[in-house]
Amino acid sequence: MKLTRLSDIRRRELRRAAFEVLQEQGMAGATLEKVAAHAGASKGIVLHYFRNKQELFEHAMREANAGLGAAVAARLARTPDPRARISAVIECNFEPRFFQPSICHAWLSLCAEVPRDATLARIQRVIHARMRSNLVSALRALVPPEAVEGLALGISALIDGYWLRLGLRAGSVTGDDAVRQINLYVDAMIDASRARPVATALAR
Amino acid sequence: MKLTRLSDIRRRELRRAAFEVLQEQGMAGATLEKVAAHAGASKGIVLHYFRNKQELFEHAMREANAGLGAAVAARLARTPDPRARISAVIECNFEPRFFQPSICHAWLSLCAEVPRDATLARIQRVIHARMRSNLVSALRALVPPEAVEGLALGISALIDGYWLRLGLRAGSVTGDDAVRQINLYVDAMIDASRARPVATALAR
Amino acid sequence: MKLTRLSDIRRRELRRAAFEVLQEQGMAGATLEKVAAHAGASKGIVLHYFRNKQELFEHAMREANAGLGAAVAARLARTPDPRARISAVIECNFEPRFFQPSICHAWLSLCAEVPRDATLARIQRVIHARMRSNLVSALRALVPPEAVEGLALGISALIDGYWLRLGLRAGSVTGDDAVRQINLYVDAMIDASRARPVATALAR
Amino acid sequence: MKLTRLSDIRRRELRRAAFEVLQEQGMAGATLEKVAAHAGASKGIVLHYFRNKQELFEHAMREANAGLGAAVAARLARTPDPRARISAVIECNFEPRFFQPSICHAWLSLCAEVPRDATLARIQRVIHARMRSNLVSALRALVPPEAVEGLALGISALIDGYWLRLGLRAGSVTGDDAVRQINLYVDAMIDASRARPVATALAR
DNA sequence: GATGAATGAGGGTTCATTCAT
DNA sequence: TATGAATGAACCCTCATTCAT
Repeated sequence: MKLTRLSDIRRRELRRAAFEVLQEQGMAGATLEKVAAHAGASKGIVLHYFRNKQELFEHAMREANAGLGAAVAARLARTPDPRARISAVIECNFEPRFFQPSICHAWLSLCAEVPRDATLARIQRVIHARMRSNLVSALRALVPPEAVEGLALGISALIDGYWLRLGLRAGSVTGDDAVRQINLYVDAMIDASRARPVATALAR
Repeated sequence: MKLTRLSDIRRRELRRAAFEVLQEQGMAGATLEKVAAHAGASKGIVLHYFRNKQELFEHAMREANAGLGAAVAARLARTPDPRARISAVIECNFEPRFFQPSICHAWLSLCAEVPRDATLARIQRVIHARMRSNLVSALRALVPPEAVEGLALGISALIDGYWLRLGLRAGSVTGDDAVRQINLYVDAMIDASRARPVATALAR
Repeated sequence: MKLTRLSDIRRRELRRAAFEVLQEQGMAGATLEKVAAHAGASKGIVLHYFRNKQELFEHAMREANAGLGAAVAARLARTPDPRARISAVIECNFEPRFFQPSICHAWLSLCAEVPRDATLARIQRVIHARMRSNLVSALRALVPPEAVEGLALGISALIDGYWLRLGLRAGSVTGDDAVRQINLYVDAMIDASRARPVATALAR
Repeated sequence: MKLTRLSDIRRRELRRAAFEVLQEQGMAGATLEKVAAHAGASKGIVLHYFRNKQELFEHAMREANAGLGAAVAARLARTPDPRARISAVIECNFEPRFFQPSICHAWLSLCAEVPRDATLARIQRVIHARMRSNLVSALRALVPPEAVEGLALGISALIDGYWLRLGLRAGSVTGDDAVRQINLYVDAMIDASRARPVATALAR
């Protein structure tokens, strides 16, 4: 962690600037010049630190996700109870510092590039895998094995769905509403799996 | 409906070509030249029918959504039972002809433009409003009033979430899985609202 | 003059529309589409009547000048006195219906094309020749022979200079000021040529 | 004057290239590509130094006029006699290096843009103001106060008129003719104002 | 005669990227 | 390390012009 050489600082500044420009300008509007200006640097320096525009935004995506990932990890580290761990994951995703229209815009812009950027796709895959892993390990203690994967996917899809919603229209969802509704979903599914374990199993 | 003049045909061809190019090239890569070539026309004619690139893709979005909208409407027209209507809406969204990776790509690309394109935002709003309206009217007969809106939003967020998933990674979800999981969600929520009506009410 | 067939009417409408669009849009901005729209016609029809854009604006220049030419001719027809004929020419050029900023704009735009449009150059030459002829014939009776040409050129240059001025800045000159100043010039030159005939001759 | 950095040199080269291309191609024909080629540079670099085409030609106009302005200033600096100062202004405007058909063409093209380019209009206004100022200050010592402004405007209009003439037709005027005729005008007006001071006053 | 569909050339402008300093 | 000059490719868009109807 002592690796904060000058160059590392510069790189981080640029990653952040890239993500911030992305928030308000979209991928097409996020030119290297604007990113440089936003970081208070010259245009040339951006490509001194990143091989090309694509690489810059790949790093920006990692950077942007690192915060959320760290928050989840921190919460989980002090949350042993399975059900509470599910809530922890959900709540982190809707903390005010993450769940903001502009951030959702930027995230959407990056998602839209995924099909044509293998690295971006890989990053996205890692992010999803981590979330799945967190959810699955907790769900195993809460629902029958055959319901675990489906529910884990459902929860993360629902999280993404709310993020998309906020990205499409500021004010259309509040983080609290999202958290509450997703928790209701989780509880209902847990209850259902207990009340009708056979039905659930048959449904698959 | 007799308005299928030559010009209307051309416009539809171009809208579709635009959407198809969008599927594989993304918004930035979907140049007017490629769209024109894909429609077997010259570049000039595209802007003869659409004022600019933006307008073209706005119409492409409407076109792309019209099919899904019509499918939903047709199913609902012959489905009186409330619970079945919910299923109808869900199932339409995951019909094989709609729920395809490339279509999800294009949809994602358009979503990413929404924050910077007021018309696109309006179209998106209308689409969401229609879905909400369909869901809400059916849910009123199934869950307590105070749970209706939240559940309707949850269902559509979940639908969007699965679309996003497929857009991000082909093969990561099947339409059948999505339908099944969303229906489990609906059933669980209906059950929960019956089993613990007070709790649900207090939760709000 | 009975030649006003339908086609002649259309042609005149288009010439005038062309000149009017030229007034506010300049040569680059005066597209065939705008001219057509201004004349309440379709774009195609313009090139049905005029071989190409260039020809249209050549005719527009003729049309625009015809009014001034006719006004001068009419005044001269009833003005026998030489000095009065000079005044007549001057005054016509500054009649309120001709001496207007927008008309001067259009005239300037056409002048700017003269170096690259032989026909326009010829039209301009004819216009200047007619003015010279009118002035010279009157001046012969007022100043020594060797001063005639120079003064005629001076008068028309002065007229053009005031037109240019109005074209460059609306409100910078009034027609009355121009007429008065040019007449002072003419009078002063006539007086001078009488007072110092030799000096004038030597000056050449 | 030590500011001749590399960038300043480039900018000047481009301004000059722009003006030279303008001379033979007119505003519409003076494309950025031609300007770049004429300066031996790439098209991209032009817009690296000037925000857009309009700005380039605004600077070209300033550049083109700077020479004439400097020549006038230099002459005036060593010419105390009022009448001689008038002549100095006139003569500078018709020096062979300035009074050339191609230069008049370019000047005309720029004038034609003035109505639709506020900056160009401002530049033109400054140029005219400077000329007026030079003439007025000298004329105050030569003619009655009430004749000063009108005569100053007349002189500059006459200068512009001859420029226009040369722009419209190469060979139609010589600089010497123009200088002689304008000086005759000035002398005649001075004489007239002495001979008939009252008449002049009344004429206003 | 009249319309507007269709073309294709070309222009201005933007930008990622390279390179010399 | 850092700058910004320079390039060249592309893109959107405009328009004169042609043509089928």
